[in-house]
Amino acid sequence: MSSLSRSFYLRPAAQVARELLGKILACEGVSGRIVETEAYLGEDDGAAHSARGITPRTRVIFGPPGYAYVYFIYGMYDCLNIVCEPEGIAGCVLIRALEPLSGLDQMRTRRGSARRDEDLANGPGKLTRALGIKIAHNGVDVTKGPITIHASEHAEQFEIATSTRIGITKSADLPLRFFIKDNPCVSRR
DNA sequence: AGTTCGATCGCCT
DNA sequence: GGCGATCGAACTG
Repeated sequence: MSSLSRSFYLRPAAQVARELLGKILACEGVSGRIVETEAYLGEDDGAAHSARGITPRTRVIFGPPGYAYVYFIYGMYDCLNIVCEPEGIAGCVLIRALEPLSGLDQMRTRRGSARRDEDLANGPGKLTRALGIKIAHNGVDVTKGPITIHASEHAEQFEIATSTRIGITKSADLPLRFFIKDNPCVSRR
């Protein structure tokens, strides 16, 4: 069970976003299958945090691929992205939803009140909370750890659906959201 | 230094 | 479907 190599991420964000579907995301023994992603581009994408250049917050997005970009949003939630493209070029993939695989007890504890398995990580703020991912993980190398991504042990067949991205106002018409069709852990239809 | 607003979520009606 | 929570980053002046 080896992590995806850095070259996997050294490609356009939209392509990486599609191919991350079905992969396994893990952190400290808690893991889930990626069922929903969004690509954020470097240019011509007003919705991307990197759209207005390098700042203290966005510097990781302009760095080498295969690193985590974690940001704090709405005063409450952390969101996880994986940096793509070569160093110097912005681009990343937001992980939006997971199908819980292991450590469900810990996920449920972290998420609070008892709830259905499908609701433990079916959103970008929920999955970071379920896995214990916080702003302190900003900049970590996901080809190493503690956050890792690897291929599923079994070949899986699934259909990929595409839509516009959720919760943005700029560049809202770009079809850069990808999800596994009919999966119950996707955040929205 | 003050203001605005956001790649969200859960609770309310 | 609507809204409040909660706070830092980025922008304005």
